[in-house]
Amino acid sequence: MTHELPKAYDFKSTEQRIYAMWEAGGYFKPHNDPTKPGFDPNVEPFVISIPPPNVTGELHTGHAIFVSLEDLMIRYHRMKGYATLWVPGTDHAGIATQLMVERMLVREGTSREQIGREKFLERTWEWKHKYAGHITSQIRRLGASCDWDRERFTMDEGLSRAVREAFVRLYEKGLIYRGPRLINWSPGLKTAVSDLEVIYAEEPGTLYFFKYMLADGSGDFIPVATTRPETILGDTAVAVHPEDERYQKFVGRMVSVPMLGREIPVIADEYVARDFGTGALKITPGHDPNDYEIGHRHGLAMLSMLDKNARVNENGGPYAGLDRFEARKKLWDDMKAAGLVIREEPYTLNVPRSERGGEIVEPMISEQWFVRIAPLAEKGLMAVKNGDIKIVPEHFEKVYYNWLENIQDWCISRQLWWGHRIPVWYCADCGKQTCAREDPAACAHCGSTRIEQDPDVLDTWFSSGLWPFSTLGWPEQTPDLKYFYPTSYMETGYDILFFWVARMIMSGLEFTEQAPFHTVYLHGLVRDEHGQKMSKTKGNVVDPLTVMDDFGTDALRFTLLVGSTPGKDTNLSLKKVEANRNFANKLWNAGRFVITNIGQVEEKPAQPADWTLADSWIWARLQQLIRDVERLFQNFQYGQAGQNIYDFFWGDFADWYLEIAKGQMTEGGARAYTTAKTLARVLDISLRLLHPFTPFVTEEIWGHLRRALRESPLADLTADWPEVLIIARWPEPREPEGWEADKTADFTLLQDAIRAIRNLRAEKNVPPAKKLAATLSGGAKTGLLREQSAMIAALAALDPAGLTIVESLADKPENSAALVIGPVEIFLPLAEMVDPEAERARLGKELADAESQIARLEKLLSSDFANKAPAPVVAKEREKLAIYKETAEKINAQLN
RNA sequence: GGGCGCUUAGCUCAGUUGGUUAGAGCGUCUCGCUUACACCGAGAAGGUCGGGGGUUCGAGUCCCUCAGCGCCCACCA
Repeated sequence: MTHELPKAYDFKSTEQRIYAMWEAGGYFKPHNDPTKPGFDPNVEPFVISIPPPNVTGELHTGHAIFVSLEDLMIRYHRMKGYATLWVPGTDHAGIATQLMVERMLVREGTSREQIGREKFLERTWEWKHKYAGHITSQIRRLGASCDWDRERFTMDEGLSRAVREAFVRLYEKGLIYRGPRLINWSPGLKTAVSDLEVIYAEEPGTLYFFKYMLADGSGDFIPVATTRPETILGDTAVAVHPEDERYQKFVGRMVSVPMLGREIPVIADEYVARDFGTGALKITPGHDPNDYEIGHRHGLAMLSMLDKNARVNENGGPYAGLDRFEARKKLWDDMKAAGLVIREEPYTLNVPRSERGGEIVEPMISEQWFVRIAPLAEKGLMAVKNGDIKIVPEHFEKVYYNWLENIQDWCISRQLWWGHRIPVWYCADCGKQTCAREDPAACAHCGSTRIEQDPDVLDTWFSSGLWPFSTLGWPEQTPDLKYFYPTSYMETGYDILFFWVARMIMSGLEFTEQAPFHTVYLHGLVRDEHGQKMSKTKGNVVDPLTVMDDFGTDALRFTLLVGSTPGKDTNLSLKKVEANRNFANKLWNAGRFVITNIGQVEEKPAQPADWTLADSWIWARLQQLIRDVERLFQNFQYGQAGQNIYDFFWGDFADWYLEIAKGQMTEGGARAYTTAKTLARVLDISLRLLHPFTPFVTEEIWGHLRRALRESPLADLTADWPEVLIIARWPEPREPEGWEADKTADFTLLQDAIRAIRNLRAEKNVPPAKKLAATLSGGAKTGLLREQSAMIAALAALDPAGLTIVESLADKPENSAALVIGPVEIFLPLAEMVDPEAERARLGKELADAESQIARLEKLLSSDFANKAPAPVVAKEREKLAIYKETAEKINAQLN
């Protein structure tokens, strides 16, 4: 019986069903599992840790691309027989999640402060439980073949223990310290943020010039420029360049802080640029990173003039209580009135803003926890330099080096509530710190029970940095950790190379003494179809869920995977997705065709038919494809591999072989049997190759194919097939065999001939339904033409009965249009349509083309090329020359 | 200021050990409902591969240089 399949591929009814089938079948789990009986430690594992999405996040194109890529890597290795594990999970995303819950509270008319820490955390956990399944179900929809039984969350019990362990170890090694330092303070979020979380943006602003009056009442002054006048309130010096003649006389004298009257020294420091501004620099060590350095060099006071809300504090005298921007205006106005202002100039500033909150970040001195990063960075640097870790594409290695070579200590404390609390307790009696793996009951130093835990939590990236091993059970030496760690690839976006990848490498080396993965694959950003960054304000955001609704998951995945290169941004256009939806449909219909034909095979013949030229050709092409795909996969060129498969399937298999197979099937018997077998085998392998790209449609067709074969005389073809494609064996490449080149060359010649006939027909407007008679003169290829005459006739719409094939012609047929393809001459009797003059002109043009090619090749072959180029390259050119010569000769004969 | 990337057909992009007539999808034009598919088929038009120089028998591909665009890092008040 034949299977009745719908005319168009219906992804809607397929995807969910297939995914459920995979998951229920346990195919996402490693086939060799250290937690199960029968485990074989010698089977090689392949492991990816998912970049954990924010637990309450919403699917965006960034997720879509990483899931597509990682699922491709995972499916490929699974089919290759590795014990393949993709560990899923989510990140608690400290600031992002806390902000969302705070917003919810505001809507409820309350606030984080009002309900208190304990209640707030309760509410946040509730929120987490409510939304956590949301993002993971969206990830599933993309086809992600993760082992969901191993799903982890950065704040679950095990991972929290890992965080605690990591902190304590660093603390005990003296690699963690606490102290007042100049950090980036986000007044909106009321927390410190790391350097990486600050974004600089060019914005129009003002450069303010004013007078720093000498304190001696002489009326003399130093002109100074600043972009942030309010920080005058925190000035503790004025600096000039030591060799600046204008100001040397002031060095060592005192000047008076405007409106406050505080006296501060004039110092000399080479940091000051003589040619910028006035050449004199006000020094605010409490609110500027460079001034902080200078302050340290000169032993200046570190004065803070802002509080946590970025309001002026008691050090601001009359300005205390004002917001920083109000203070700026008021102070400047007052200075103007006092005659201290020189002028204002428009000036483009680089404004530091909080990546999350968006408000202007203030450098402030604050007590924070830091990781002494230098020793960790050194190891991280080495791991890539010595090749333990390879970064793809390679040029990101330089970026990585540059960052690690200039890295600053990492501020890991955040003044948030949602996160891993810092495991340090302060003693009210002896004042010392207790850092412990388990919550202590008493001070480790004096035994006092009057201890209190540090209120801060850790930077989210601290826990993410442990992800590849914490998710496998570390610090416990679990079977998973022993077998699956280190992981294999780390696939993620280049935008988090520093945030995440570098920190995972450093943490992995520090805590497990191994690189956490051997390969880092970085993908680019997904942009809109014109290469613009997607943003809500621009309104060009593409929602992957909508795209999947409209075109199917496979179409989205294929689009993201094909036509992109490692590390390069990808433009996502719906046109492309649509085209790939069409490709899925092409697969579907080719599959239908094959399945229908399998159904027409009545019995297994005693003697199978020999392969036709087309059979040989498609098989040779397929083998070449397998080789190419393997090579491209090894080089991480997934996009090119996908393109090659697409071209093969559509261009070779569907457009040519399927059309030829129609004819072969009608011959019935052994011919039909062999043809159906070839159709099935090529389809099978194509689906296997394509499965990592478009898992749903391939699985669905493959299932139908397998069933159809099993119910047919071709059942033995499926003898070693598993029940589902997802675990079918990956096609292994083999060396090309001798016959492949010859068969391919013959077939290509026929393709050229058929195309030439079609072309001429189109030019002359011959209706497709009109079957033309033709005379073919084949020379050395006469045998080939005779053998393939039925195929040629079918594909070129010739009349098989009117087809004459000869080795050579004494006279050119009358009233015919002539085509010459190397040794083959084709005459089409288009009497009424042929204008002899136009025909001569057309042939003349073709002759000229051939002759110019001959001239080009003869020149080439008589140059140094013939001596210096490799023999096969030269041979190829000689062959071309021979064909052109033959063509030219034939055309000449016809023109005379 | 330092570093990196990009510039190929009207649009969006492939093109990785340099091989000699540069590819795809979309768009455009002409035909066609040929028993898998109109989410299709056949055919066509369209590019001096940003400019200049160099290496080489040979350069879209390697080197230098210029221009434009983009990104990252640093942050001269």
